[in-house]
Amino acid sequence: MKRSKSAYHHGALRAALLKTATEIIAEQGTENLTLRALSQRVGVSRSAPYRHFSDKTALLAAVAGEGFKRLYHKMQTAMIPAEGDIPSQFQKMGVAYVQYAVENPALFRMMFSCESAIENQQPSLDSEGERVFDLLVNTIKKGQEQAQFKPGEPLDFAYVAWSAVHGLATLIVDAQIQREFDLQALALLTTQTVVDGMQPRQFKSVSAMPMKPNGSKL
Amino acid sequence: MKRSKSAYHHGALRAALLKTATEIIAEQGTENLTLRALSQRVGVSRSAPYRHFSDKTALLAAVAGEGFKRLYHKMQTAMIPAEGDIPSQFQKMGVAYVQYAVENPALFRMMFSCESAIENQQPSLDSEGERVFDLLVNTIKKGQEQAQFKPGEPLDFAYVAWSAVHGLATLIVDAQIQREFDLQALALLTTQTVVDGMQPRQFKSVSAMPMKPNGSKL
DNA sequence: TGTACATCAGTGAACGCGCGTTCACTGATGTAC
DNA sequence: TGTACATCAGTGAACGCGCGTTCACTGATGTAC
Repeated sequence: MKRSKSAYHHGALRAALLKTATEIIAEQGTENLTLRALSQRVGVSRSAPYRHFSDKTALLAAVAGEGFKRLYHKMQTAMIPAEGDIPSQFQKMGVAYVQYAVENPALFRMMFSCESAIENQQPSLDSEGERVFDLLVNTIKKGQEQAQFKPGEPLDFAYVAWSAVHGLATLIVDAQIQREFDLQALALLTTQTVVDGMQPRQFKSVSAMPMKPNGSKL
Repeated sequence: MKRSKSAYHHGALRAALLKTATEIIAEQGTENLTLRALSQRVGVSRSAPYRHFSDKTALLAAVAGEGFKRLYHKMQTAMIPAEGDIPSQFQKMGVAYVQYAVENPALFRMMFSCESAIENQQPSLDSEGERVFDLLVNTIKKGQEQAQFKPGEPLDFAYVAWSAVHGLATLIVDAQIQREFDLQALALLTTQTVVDGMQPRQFKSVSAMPMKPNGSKL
């Protein structure tokens, strides 16, 4: 931020590496991200990243951590302003989850494939992911207190709901569901179906949601 | 099968490569499968596989194709003997899907991460995967004809149901859901919730399924 | 305010490895006559 | 039944590449006095 020339000291190399790595992942996929290309794009020598990350895995873990933070923020932002009942807040969060995956497919894939290999050395990554999950659990608890969700272990229902949106996101990201499909409507139907399945009888919405195969993308 | 010594001609090298590749993937993950190690384990020279597969990608595609065939078979086997109504057949298929992933985690992951990169050169892979999906669609159609599922586009509901079981499978395989959890019960709750969400009001089961955190694995 | 020095964040050349793949070859098989 | 020959399925040595990482170094920064 200070000087621009004589940039022997970059000043914010760590942040620049994370940002550029995220870009390359978005453009070319995680499997095509190399430290060499990353360094070059940032305009720094091959070995400079090692001042900030012990190895490539550590860098990827940091990128994934950022990804979880942004996912959490997106979900919370989507939920908070939702006037109305808990179930519709719940649905908004789910749709936001799918949206995030659609907007950041390669990053989303990396965040979850990476973690198993990384979580040991980067326990903070775990907690970033857990914040997202806790959001689900707490919303379910609230819904149960207000009798808008049927009773049962909140943790279990949270896994069910997570499975539904995570599955949809994964299928889209892995090109099993074509992007020409009306993903917005599909995300709504998915979350609606789960919410229906979680509601006590008297609240259940009966009408099937109509969908058109073409239409707005997420 | 004929002679055992003087094995200059292996006789069934293609099949042996597929089988051993599947083993190595299960043991060490797809990212650690090398053609060299594969050849060595089969007891054949480095270049022998190129008599049967144009390159490594083609071999992986063939392995994935076998994986989809076995998945299809497992789901069909689980469904057919199910006495009772369509929804419970539907649920059995879903549980079988999750079970398959739990039993073949690395293969399952590869089958879906691989496909987007491969489907062009291996259109048969696509159709193997489609058979699984068609099984879902057809079961939903049958259920709707018997008024056990509510009306709506079967394709859409199939995506919803697929998302739920695929998500659960993926989360388990990526170690987001610990294997100590009662996966059997979780798979049942997940499929049950989706079925509930798809049923017209009068069929909906109301009681939440009780779960214990320890218990039978899948 | 000026100087000495420890510390920090970069450089750039090189190492070493593992991998997919190619190529000229050779041994076995099956078929025509 | 025996022989000639095309074809097929293997061999093994080597190529070439890209990558993560290391190491001795050097330029800049900030602090003690």
